[in-house]
Amino acid sequence: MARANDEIEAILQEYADLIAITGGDAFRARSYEKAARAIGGYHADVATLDPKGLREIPNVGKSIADKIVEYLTSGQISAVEERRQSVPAGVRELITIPMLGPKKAMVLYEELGISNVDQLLDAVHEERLRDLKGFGEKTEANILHGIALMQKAGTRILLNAAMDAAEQIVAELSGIEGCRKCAYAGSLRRMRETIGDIDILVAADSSAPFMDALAALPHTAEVIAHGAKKTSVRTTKGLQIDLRVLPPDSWGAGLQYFTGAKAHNIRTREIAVRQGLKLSEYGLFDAETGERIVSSTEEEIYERIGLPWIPPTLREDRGEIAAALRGELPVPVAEDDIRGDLHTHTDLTDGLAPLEEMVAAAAARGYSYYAVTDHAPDLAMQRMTKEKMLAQRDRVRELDRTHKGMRLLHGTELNIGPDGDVDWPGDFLAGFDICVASIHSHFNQSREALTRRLVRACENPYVSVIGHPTTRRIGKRPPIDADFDAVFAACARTGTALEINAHPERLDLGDEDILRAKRHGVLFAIDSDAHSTTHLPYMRYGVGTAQRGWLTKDDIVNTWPLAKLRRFLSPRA
DNA sequence: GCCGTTTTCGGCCCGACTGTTTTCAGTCG
Repeated sequence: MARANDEIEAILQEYADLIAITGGDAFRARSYEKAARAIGGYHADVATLDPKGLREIPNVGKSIADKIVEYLTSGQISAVEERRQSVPAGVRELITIPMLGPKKAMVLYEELGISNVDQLLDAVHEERLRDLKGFGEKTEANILHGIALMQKAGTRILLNAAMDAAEQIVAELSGIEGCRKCAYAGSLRRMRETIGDIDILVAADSSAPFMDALAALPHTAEVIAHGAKKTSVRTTKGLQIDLRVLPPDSWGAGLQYFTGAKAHNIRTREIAVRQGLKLSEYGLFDAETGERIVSSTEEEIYERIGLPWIPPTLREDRGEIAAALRGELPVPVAEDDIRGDLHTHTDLTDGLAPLEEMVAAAAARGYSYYAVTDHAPDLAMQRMTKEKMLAQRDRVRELDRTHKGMRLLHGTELNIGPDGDVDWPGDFLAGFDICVASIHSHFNQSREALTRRLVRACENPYVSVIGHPTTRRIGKRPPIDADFDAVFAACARTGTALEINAHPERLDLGDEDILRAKRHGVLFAIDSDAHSTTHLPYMRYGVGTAQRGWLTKDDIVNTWPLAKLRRFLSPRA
């Protein structure tokens, strides 16, 4: 079940946007933003809290606690409803365009009556923006670029949002009588970084109860198709969900067919055809007699056409079939292989939870080590100092060994400056157990400068991991334009690991870059970059991305035992 | 609207970049 926290976070964020757009007190808007973020990352479900409990959430006072109670009891907040009257929904959509904030959006609405992205596009093409105060030709070009970026992500949604929705539906349908099996398939099962629609499969003798249940789910806004074998709906958030109900003995064939990718399926069917067989979502058949040979499990189907079972995350027609035929299919890293998280934050910088809570949540995940890596001072907004860092280190040392079986590492996330320098000199860096170094600004340097910058960071003997290497944010910011082959070569040469940042909005490195980097012989670290206890489980998306990059546990330093990891982390001569 | 080893008012992360201006507003991280 999705937590009420997510809905409340969304509506408070909307309220903050509405305040900003209508020119309200900026600090008040920020208060709602901060509260929204704190609630989204809060460990407890707000629906279970009384008003007193609500006010224990950071940045939630009386006024916001009252609004949360109002929402939980009535499903809406009157103050938000009132503000919605004065700002069309499309104006709020405008501020999701990079480079367009609340002030410019309101000017566009008040001066030109623009209240959605299409109207904005028209106005840009008619060059009507450049006459507005504070706008110009460059602004028009930037807006076009921002819209293109948004539309490239299109209607696809982030992996975690799709996963939450799918798991909720699978749980609902699994509880219906007659359900023999239920699972999600499609690009979600392959852990693609964005998801266009969700494919749900059910094995049952009778389909009607499942079709009806899907159409009746609270988040279903529209039923696109409603049949005996397939039902498609669109949720209130615009996400399409396709449900297929299969005869139980076709389960394996259906799962294989609907997991794809398309190109992978075409190849498997070609192999079947060459053996006088026919493969469909109902089974593997003799092409001549039509007799069904196997159909109940994926393993049987792959085996019968001469292949080992291929993990879903590899089914992209990127050479997995040839590798399988040669017996060289990798055993992809699994979430169970991960022994610890090497990049996490606390409320000492921009995290939401105190050190103690983050550590306890990490221990509950069964990690055998856990690194705390708050931001260093060059990210000025975090106001870090040596003194604060050393005080945190003392606290980390005290907490070490208090959770059975888990050791703590004290680290930092350094900022890679425009020239490739990092926050502190070597003598201070030497005191950390681990240094992650990442780019956080100056994304538009030349390709040469960006490449040199990353290579210099790799060459710093104290830097063990390059964090979110391309700095992309899916649907929001493109990757930086560096010569990544040169960077990967530098990582391999210097023994610096590349991060696979597991945050669903980053997934950075992405699968294709991982494949390239691996050819250079690079090592990797899969990290949650958690800013809240609720982000620690994002690890699964990093693992999925690593699998898509064909990585095995040996490639990933945080699957290693602590002693081996420590040797890797120690400064290079 | 929230918060407090500076506590019931008066601050609120702070600096840089961009594109627009001709000294600055808006946006971002």
